[in-house]
Amino acid sequence: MSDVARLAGVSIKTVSRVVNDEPAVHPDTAERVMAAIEQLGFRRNLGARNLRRGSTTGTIGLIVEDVGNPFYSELNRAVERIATSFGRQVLTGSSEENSDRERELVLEFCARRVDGILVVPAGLQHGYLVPEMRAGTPVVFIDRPAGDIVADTVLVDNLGGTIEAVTHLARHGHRRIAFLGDSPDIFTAAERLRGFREGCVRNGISYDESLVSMRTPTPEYIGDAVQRLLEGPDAATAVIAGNNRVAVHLLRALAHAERRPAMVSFDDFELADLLDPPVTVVAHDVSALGHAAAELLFSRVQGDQSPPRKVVLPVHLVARGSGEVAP
Amino acid sequence: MSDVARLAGVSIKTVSRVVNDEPAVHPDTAERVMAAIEQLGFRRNLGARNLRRGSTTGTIGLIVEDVGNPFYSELNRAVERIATSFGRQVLTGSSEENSDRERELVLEFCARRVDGILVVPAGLQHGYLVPEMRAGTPVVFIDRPAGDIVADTVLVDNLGGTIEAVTHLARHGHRRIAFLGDSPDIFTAAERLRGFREGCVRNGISYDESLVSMRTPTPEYIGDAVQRLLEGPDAATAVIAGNNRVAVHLLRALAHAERRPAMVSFDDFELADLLDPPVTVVAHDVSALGHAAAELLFSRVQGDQSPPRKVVLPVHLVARGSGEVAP
DNA sequence: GGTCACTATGACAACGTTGTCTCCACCCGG
DNA sequence: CCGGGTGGAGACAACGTTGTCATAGTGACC
Repeated sequence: MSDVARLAGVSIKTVSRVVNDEPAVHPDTAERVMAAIEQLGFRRNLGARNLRRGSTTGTIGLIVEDVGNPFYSELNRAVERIATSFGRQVLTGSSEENSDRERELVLEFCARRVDGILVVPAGLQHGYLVPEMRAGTPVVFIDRPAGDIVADTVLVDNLGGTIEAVTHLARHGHRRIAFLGDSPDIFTAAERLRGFREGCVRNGISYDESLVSMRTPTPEYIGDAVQRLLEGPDAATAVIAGNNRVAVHLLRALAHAERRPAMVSFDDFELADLLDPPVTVVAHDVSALGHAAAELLFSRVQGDQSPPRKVVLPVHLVARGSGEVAP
Repeated sequence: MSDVARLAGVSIKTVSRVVNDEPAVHPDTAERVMAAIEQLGFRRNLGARNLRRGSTTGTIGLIVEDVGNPFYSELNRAVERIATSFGRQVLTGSSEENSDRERELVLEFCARRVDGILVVPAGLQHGYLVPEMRAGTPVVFIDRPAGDIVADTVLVDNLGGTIEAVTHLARHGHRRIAFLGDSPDIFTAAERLRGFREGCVRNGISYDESLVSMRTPTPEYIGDAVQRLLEGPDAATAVIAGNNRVAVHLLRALAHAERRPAMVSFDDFELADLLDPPVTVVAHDVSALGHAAAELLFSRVQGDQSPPRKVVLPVHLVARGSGEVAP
């Protein structure tokens, strides 16, 4: 900036005035300054500006499990859209379902003085966030609640959705329904399992633990589970996939199976409607999730001090075929 | 920081020493300072630190068409992985295939003094980048080259891949092959069309313009194209989808068609192997694309001044079924 | 006991901006 | 001709850090 000032023959303050469109600069002076800026390729340093003005940095942080997972990338997109409408930019990070990494990312974002943080938490302990939140960094939890603090949270109706899935299958005659979930440490996985139990109860199906498998989904694990649960005289006739990752692995494992069970997936995914049979899913609006969370975050950024809110978004079953086959 | 200093009864410089793990601080003093930091929830302001040290900000910018598109989110993930290994964080933005938005994002990233920028360019004019690059912000173009400047670029072999697709279909007896591409303003779309022509020539197929359609893919446009190209006496017996978006819309349009043409998609996509028939694709390693681009960027960040490089990554045809049906 | 090396600490300036205050020149009305 | 208002511009401090240099204290050695 001082280079620009020297070249234009003015003080740096005048350059500052020009780049900030402040009035009270003579048009001729402004033009000289602009020319100097152009010539030198000057670009104002936003970091210094924010420091001096004590203003916000114009950034928010978003932490998900994996930005490459279509579910989270859709979330990312929705968040970005709102952030842009508020003139903010988005720092993203993948926690890889690792609570240490989550913590590291959050604290680094705080050190960068982001205006707020959206997080799909990996861990269950969020005490480390208390000083940051007290210091004025709003945090909104997405898809899973905070572990041991009260904070703004936006969830989907995991319980209701899974109950609906069980009911749907029961209505089509299934009594032996398997549930393949993710690691029970994950809130949504545990909650959906709870919904599965509750669904069994409500439909007069005896809950059979041997039909349940809860692990981080890998092709191997899902393949084994399929073998175990879907073969033999007492095999399950239907299966619920606890999330989109499980569903994809499950579909691959079932591709060459002789008998295909009825299937419902929690989470919709691209091309589910084009498979054979098309996959019945419990769908929820991921964009709406990101949208709601980001809107909530920005209301906090703008000073909303009301008590922490908990928003639960609805889900709905989309019957496409795979869930409507008879036992 | 001065609050911490006051509470611990030391100077701010000593606090600085403690948070930077500098030696020559008495253990007792350090402990007092740490306690004060803990009590006040102090977190060092990275912006101020970077300003003072004149060091890099520890961030890079990534601009793609749409962070929600699985193709770009996989790229995002690969970039993030490299960035993390270099201790950097990633600012992301979606250009929405709009060159003004691209420019806006780039310039804002520059104002934030990112250490480097990775961009899938939307526009064809990048003169605006010259001052920024001269000022020391390295830029690497991904998937598409820069419009009117020379710069580091990482591409995939669009030409070769499409030639291979045509050859594959020709080898299975197809002579009337349709090509459904994206808008010809997009480099990859134009290049793949060029590959299509070249592939026709090499396989002794007369290039028939009426079998080509180049537009931004929407369900309507693809549906119309399917009607036009795949029906009637002179219909195409095979079709090449110019990218993953086109492929998805095409599959949906074909789902209820009576005669299904042979099909090859440029770009692999999730579940392509589970469709009926499984979709033959020209696959390329999106992670490798992000990886190579990020590695190149960081070599520039670390001072590599060699002439701009152009990297072209190989593609390979994955025969799964849809491309092997006879006319 | 004086010099020396070394440890632990602080004062101060500077990074690139911008807010505040001040200053000067000019114009207007009386 | 003077007082007051206004438009245009600069000097200076401050944002929260850290690099540089200075200083005071402590042993150790000859």
